[in-house]
Order: sequence, then structure tokens, then C-alpha cells
Amino acid sequence: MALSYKKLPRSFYLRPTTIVARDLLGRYIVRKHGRKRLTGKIVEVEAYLGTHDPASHTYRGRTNRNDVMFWEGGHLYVYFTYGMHFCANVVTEKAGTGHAVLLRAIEPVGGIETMRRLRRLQKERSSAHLLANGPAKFCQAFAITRTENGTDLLGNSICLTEGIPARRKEIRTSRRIGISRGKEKRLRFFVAGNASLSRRERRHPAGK
DNA sequence: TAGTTGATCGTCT
DNA sequence: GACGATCAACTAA
Repeated sequence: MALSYKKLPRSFYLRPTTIVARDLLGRYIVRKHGRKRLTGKIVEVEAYLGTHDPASHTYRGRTNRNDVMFWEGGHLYVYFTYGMHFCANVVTEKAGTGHAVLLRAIEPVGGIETMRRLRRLQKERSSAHLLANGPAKFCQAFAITRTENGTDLLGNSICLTEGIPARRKEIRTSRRIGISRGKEKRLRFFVAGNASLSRRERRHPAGK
């Protein structure tokens, strides 16, 4: 399939969360930042399944912080963590369900010099595949902060486009990273062998 | 290469 | 008052 910059429609996000998570791999995220346009390919995500998933922010119901996760699919939920980092999620399913997909790693495609500036990295550490290979690094490289919480992904400031969906054979799954509850579920999805993943793949997965 | 640690603060208990 | 969907710098070997 040829690369397409056609915006993904609302209906894309209203489907079951694990379906959306897999289908996000290979799609492009396009961010308008001042006069610059930053683009990247989604290569790693995690699904968070609403009020029944103990690892989800919405597990204990609706609060001021997680409110956006209960909006209609196709919005961006951004939260602040560890006192210094932001992470971004794509809200999925219909309003009120509290589901979302965490964007864990992006392969930079366009606007790489701007991303380097935003990440404030020295030349030695500025290899493109290190710019957004983690949820907080991605937010920094794409200038996503508290201000972007609640952004409609069908608008112009941040949107997702068709890109080139990953083939089924390229997609791998694993447990989610950095959580303590609900860790047994395999809800992390990533593109096999991609250089911009947040973790190196194990040579012999051994059932993990 | 693997493992440990400090930074730093909003949110919920 | 504890902890977290993290990261970078550091240590040891």
C-alpha cells in the first residue's frame, strides 16, 4: 500500500481498542509546531482497556485528571508523570468508556532537526532513532505537553494519517512496560525489528 | 552490557 | 505522604 497523508476518520478510533492499537502501527502522526511540521511513523503502542483494566488510569473511575480518556475516540489524552515527563494516548471507542492507546515510540520522518532542538541532545546522542523511542521522549520531540491534552485528532494541530499500515506478519506483542498491576496481559504491540522501539527485542523471546 | 539511582511534582489516599 | 504508563547519567565488570 502506498504512503498516504489522508487523515484517519473518526470511525477509525471508535472500534475496539486492541484493534485500533494494532492498526495504529505504521500510521503517521503529523504535528504542526509553529511554522514547522513534525512527522513520524508509529512503531510501538500499548492498549489500556478502561474501567476494567487495573493498569488503566480510568480503573477507579472518572477524575479531573483522566477526564479526556472518557471522551469520544479520536482525542489526545496527555498526562504528566514522574514529576517531569509527559505521555500521550489516543482515546478510543465511544464516549464514556475510558479506553486509550499509549503512543510509546515513533520513528522520526520529517522535521528531525526541530525534534533535535526540542530534545536538546548533543550531536553524539542525536541519532534519529533515539529521538522518540519512548513515550516521554516522543512527547518532548513533538512538543506535546499539558496544553495538548484534549486535542481533537481530526483537527489541524495534531492528526494521524493513513501512512502505511504494518503488515500482520510484522506485528509482535508483549506485556506492557513499567506497570505493576495487570502486567500479565499482552497489550503492547510493536513493529518487529524497527530501530526506533523503546526496548531492544529479545533474540529468543522464550514465550515472553 | 546490565543494573542502579537521582531528578521532581501532580494526583489520589 | 507515597508513588508513578520515565529518562539519562552513572557504576561495575
